[in-house]
Amino acid sequence: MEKQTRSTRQRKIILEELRSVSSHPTADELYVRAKSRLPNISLGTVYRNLDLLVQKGEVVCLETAGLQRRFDGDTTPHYHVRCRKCGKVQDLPGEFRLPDIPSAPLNDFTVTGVRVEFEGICSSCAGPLA
Amino acid sequence: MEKQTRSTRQRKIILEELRSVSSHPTADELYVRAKSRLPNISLGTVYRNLDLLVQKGEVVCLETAGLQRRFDGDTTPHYHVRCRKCGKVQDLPGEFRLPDIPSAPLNDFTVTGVRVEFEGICSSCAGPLA
DNA sequence: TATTTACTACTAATAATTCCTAATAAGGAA
DNA sequence: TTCCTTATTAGGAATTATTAGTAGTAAATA
Repeated sequence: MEKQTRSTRQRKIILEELRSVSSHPTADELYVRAKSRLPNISLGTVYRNLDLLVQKGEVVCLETAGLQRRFDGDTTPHYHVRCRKCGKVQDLPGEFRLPDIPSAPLNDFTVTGVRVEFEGICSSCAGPLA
Repeated sequence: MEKQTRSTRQRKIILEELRSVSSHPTADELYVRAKSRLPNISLGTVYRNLDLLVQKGEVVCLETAGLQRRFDGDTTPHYHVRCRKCGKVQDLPGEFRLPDIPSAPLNDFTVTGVRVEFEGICSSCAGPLA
């Protein structure tokens, strides 16, 4: 059966702090914020709870998969799919629409481009007949 | 004036190796490949040259800016812009089209989603009047 | 060929994240 | 309430990916 999830003070505070800002903070930034309310909280706890909250769908992680950079020698325009499990990246054939790029500055930003990355499951990670 | 770029054996081999595969390798994978042809090449050289090749537009780096994860407590669908210089992330207001998600499996992959991230320059990095 | 300095190999340092372990504390049962 | 089970924690050490520092090497131009 599923491992139960307990409601802890740390987890509650991390979520509250994340929801109270619109700055899309890093784990470290959240650690500092949480620490101001719970001085003994540790960075590992912040990481673990963020992972857990992402899994439960209560929080979104902005980064595309791997923390490891990948390079492509093919500079012609095309898209990529990244396997959610193993991180493998493959080119995607065919034509897809790019999102519109806003021409006027929005909020604080002048937008200059878009990055699009598809995500999926590769056949080896999908497993046989699954 | 601009610093000139010399043509080195290392750089040539790194580029050749990258162009000879379609696996979107990491710096480390390229290091191993290059090392098989140039046993004394160092990992730092691979990193430096990849950066340089990306700058010159001969190579593409798949990863979005920061290697640091950012989190968002707002799980309703919306887009983000990331500043190319400082890495700051902001929500983007308004409606934008999402790229189509291919419904049939492509190559090796079953595609399940897309990640879209706009990139731009924030006002503080753009500088006054620039 | 000589000279300049971009570039290299090597090593040490940093940054972001994960792992490890004994101690703590949710939350259900008695 | 008190006890028990075990998910979760704090704290620190370990990993992983990347960047910096440095003395020596080698492109490219004169």
